[in-house]
Amino acid sequence: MAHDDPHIPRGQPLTLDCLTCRTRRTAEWAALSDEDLAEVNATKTTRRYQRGEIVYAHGQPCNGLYCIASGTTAVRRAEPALPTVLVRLAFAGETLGYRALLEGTVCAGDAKVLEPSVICHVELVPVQRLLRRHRPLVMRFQSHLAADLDAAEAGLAQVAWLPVRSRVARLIVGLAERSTEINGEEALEVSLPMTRRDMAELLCTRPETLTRALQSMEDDGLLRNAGHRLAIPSLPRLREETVPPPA
Amino acid sequence: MAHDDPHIPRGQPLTLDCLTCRTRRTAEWAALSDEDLAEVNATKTTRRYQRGEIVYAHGQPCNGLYCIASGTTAVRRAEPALPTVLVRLAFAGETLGYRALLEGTVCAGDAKVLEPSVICHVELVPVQRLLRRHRPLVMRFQSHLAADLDAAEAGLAQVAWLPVRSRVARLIVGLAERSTEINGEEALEVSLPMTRRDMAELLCTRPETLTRALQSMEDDGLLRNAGHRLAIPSLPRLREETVPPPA
DNA sequence: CGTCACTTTGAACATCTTCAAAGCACGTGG
DNA sequence: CCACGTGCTTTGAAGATGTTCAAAGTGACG
Repeated sequence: MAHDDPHIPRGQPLTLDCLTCRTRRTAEWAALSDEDLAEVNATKTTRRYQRGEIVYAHGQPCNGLYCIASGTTAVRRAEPALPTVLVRLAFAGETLGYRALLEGTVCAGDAKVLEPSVICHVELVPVQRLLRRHRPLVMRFQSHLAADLDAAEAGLAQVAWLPVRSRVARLIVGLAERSTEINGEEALEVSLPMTRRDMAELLCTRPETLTRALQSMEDDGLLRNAGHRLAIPSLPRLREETVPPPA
Repeated sequence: MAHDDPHIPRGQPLTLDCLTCRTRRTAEWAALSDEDLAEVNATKTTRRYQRGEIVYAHGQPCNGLYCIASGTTAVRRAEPALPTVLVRLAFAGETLGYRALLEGTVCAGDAKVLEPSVICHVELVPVQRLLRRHRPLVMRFQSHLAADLDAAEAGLAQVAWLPVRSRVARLIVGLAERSTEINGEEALEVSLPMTRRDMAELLCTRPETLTRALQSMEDDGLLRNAGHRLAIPSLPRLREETVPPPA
C-alpha cells in the first residue's frame, strides 16, 4: 500500500448537504440553526480521500476546518527534534484543524486519512464570521478542546501506570465500545483501520512489542484473528486486562 | 514533612488587590478592563496555602476558580482504576480549575500546593456572569485549554520517543527557562519544588529510575548538587541531552 | 507472478522496574 | 538540646519488560 506516496490521485469532488448529514447532530455544527448551517453548506467543498492522503500538514497555515463525513483519520503531533507521534484518531462527525483556527497558529502536526473517507472543507473566513456572532458554536469548539485535553491526559496516565498489554486492551475496548452497540456477553468484532506502526505510536511503544502483546492475548483466548479485524470472544474478560496487573 | 496530613492548619486569609497583582498582565484576567476586574476583586477571597494543602480534589463539584498569586502547584489527573498522575505544574499567574468550570463537570483530578503559596478564589457565579458578557475572557480560557492540550501532547511525544534521561533534561531545561532570564553560557540554578516521586510521575517513570538518571547526568558533569536545588554548569550542553540519543 | 510494504518471529541487548535496605533530613517530644 | 521517628532519597541486585536489528512470512496490487 502506497502509504507515503505523494502521487496518489486526488479523489473527485462530490456534493453533500450539511442539513441532512449523518453527523448533523453530533458535530460542532449541531450548535447552528438551519439558516446558519446553510451558510456553511453553501461555502464548503467536499471530496473523497483515499487511504494515506494528507488532510493538513505540519507547519501549514490554517486554511479552514475539515469535517469528517465518513471515515477515520490519524491525528499526529510534531514536536521539535522528534518524530511525529500519533496522538488520536478522529472519526466521522469530528472536526479537524480547529485548534489552529481558534488560536491562529499553524498546524501542530499532520492529519492523514486511514481509510477511504469523505471530508468537507469549510473556508477560514465563513467560520470566523460564524464564530464571531455565534456563542454556542464557540462553546462547542471549546468542549472539543476540553475533550481532546481529557483524552491526552488519560493517555499520559495510562502510559505512566500500565504495561503495553493493558494499554492494548484499553484501545481495543474503546474501539469496540465506539463501533457497535454492545450486547452484554456476545462476541463482537472490531476493525483496526491502521497499521501496527500507527497503533504502536498511539500506545507509546514499538510495532514488534505490540505484535507480541496481541499474540499473548490471543494465546490467552482474549482475542482471535489478529489482523486488521479482530474478534473479541468476551468483552468483560478483555476489560479485566485494562487495569494494572495484580502482582 | 506532613505530606498527606489532612490536619494541617489552614493559612490565614489575607488581602490582595487584583488591580495591582504581579500577574495582572499574564493571567486570564488580563482580558478584563479595570472595572470588570474590580468586580472580581470585590468577590474574591485570598489565602495562604502551605506545602501539601489541597486546592481542589478529584470528583469535587466546581466551586469557582483558583488563581495562583505566588507559588507552584501540582495538577494531577485521575483515571478510573489507576493511581492519579501528575500531569503538569501550575505557576504564579495561572488559573486552576477552569476546565471543570467551562465544561460544567466535576474536577478531573487534584491540585496540591508544592510550596508555600498565595492563591485567590473567585466564586462560581461572578465568573459565569463575566464569561457570559465578556468574549475576550472566554477566548483567554480557550487559549489556556489549547496550551494545556499542547503540553499534554508534547508530553506524549516525549514519552513515546525519548528515554528517561532525555525527558529529565527537557524538564530541567524547561524549568530553567521559566525561572530565570537566561544569560548565554552562564551557570545557573533551578529549584525543584517537588518530591522525586512527583517528578517521576511527571516524566512517566519511577523515583528510583529518576534518581539514577540524575546521578548519571551528574557523573557526566551536566548537573551539580542534585537535591531540590540543582546547578547547571552549561545549559547548551544540557540541551544536547534533550534530543534522542545518537545510537 | 513479482514487488513492495507491512507484519511477524527470533535472539541479543538495553532500559526500566521492583523489592529491600540503608542513608538523610527534618520536625516532634522528651 | 538531643534522641527518635517518619518520610524522602539513594543504592544495590535481580528480574521483568520493552527495544533493536535482522530476517523470514504475508498479503495487496499492479
